[in-house]
Amino acid sequence: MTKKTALTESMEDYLEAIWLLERIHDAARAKDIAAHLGVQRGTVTGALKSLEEKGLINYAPYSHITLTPKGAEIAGEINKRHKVIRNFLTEVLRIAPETAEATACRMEHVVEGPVLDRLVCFIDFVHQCPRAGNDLLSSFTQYCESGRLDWDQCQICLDDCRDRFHSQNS
Amino acid sequence: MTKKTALTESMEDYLEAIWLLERIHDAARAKDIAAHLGVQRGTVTGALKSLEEKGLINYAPYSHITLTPKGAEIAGEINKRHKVIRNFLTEVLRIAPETAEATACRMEHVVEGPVLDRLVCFIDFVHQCPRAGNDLLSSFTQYCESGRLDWDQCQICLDDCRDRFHSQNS
DNA sequence: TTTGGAAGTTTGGTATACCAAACATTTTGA
DNA sequence: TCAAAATGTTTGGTATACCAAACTTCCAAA
Repeated sequence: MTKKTALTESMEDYLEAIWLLERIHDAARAKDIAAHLGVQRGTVTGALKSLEEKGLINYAPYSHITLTPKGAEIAGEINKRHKVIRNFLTEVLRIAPETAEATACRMEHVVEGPVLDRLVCFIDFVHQCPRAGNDLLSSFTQYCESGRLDWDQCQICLDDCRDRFHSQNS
Repeated sequence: MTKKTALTESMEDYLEAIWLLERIHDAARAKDIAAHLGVQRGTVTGALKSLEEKGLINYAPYSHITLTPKGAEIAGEINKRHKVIRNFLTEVLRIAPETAEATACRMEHVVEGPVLDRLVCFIDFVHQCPRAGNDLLSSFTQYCESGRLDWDQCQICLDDCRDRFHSQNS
């Protein structure tokens, strides 16, 4: 089996950046990686050497930078984590896109395995369950703003929800 | 205003450990901090000096270790983040306690501000909204296990939910 | 074709965060 | 009370991750 030496958060960031840049051009460029991560060009060179030694990127000085299959697999997973977390933050918690994006960049290094799976499941469930859905999330948004539930509104909300379900299944 | 030099994750861990240990004994001990964080005793000494310089702990070589008011405030906030995240993971996502605890230890450094507030709000909402509640979360657990919604079950679930609400408010 | 600027690399330096092992102090029990 | 054990500190070393600035290579326009 392949070595399971966990990557540092920093190395995950480099991998993800290369993955994203590869999707725009054919190969990533050190300058763009530096710009994307907000570090100096020299710092990138060091990181690339390290990733190359780990067999995650194809790299030699002055060469094009591409991901190896192994690197692409890991980068894809990181990107998946990023997307799932961002979706949860925007779609469920209804956080502003920029805040969600910034938080996802940090959470993606920390949320994985069974917790990530549950998050995926939760997002799906909220979208599919007739007791949940967008109108429940709208109620949540209202609750956040007012700090309390409007009991009369709950009455309407519950009836709406049931009626919609019954008419869908008649 | 007080300096807002963000603490590193490592320093946050030390502060939190001292906070927890202070609650058990009157003061934290280097040995216990080391054990709690899984580092060598010598490493702790260095960290304590750093926290002392930042005015977050009362510390001199061989002295007792206590938090300053400023340190206690920050440590309390870190602990709050930890608890909120753990509660979300166990109560909403219904993750196993050990997994939730481990994940919370990592997420607490990353989830703060508006995102944390929303999480608090979401947990409250799920517990209070009559369309949500524990039985919705039980449905979620079932959904996770089976991978799909049982439409007949949804019928019952919706009716139960409405009936319970109406009888509560009659 | 050659040359100047862009891109990439190297070098020397900083800061954090850790360890192992030697050393110092404090505490405790005989 | 006074050593041994426990606890705390120091020292020297490693690894990561960054920067600034000098330097090298590459490429595209004159």
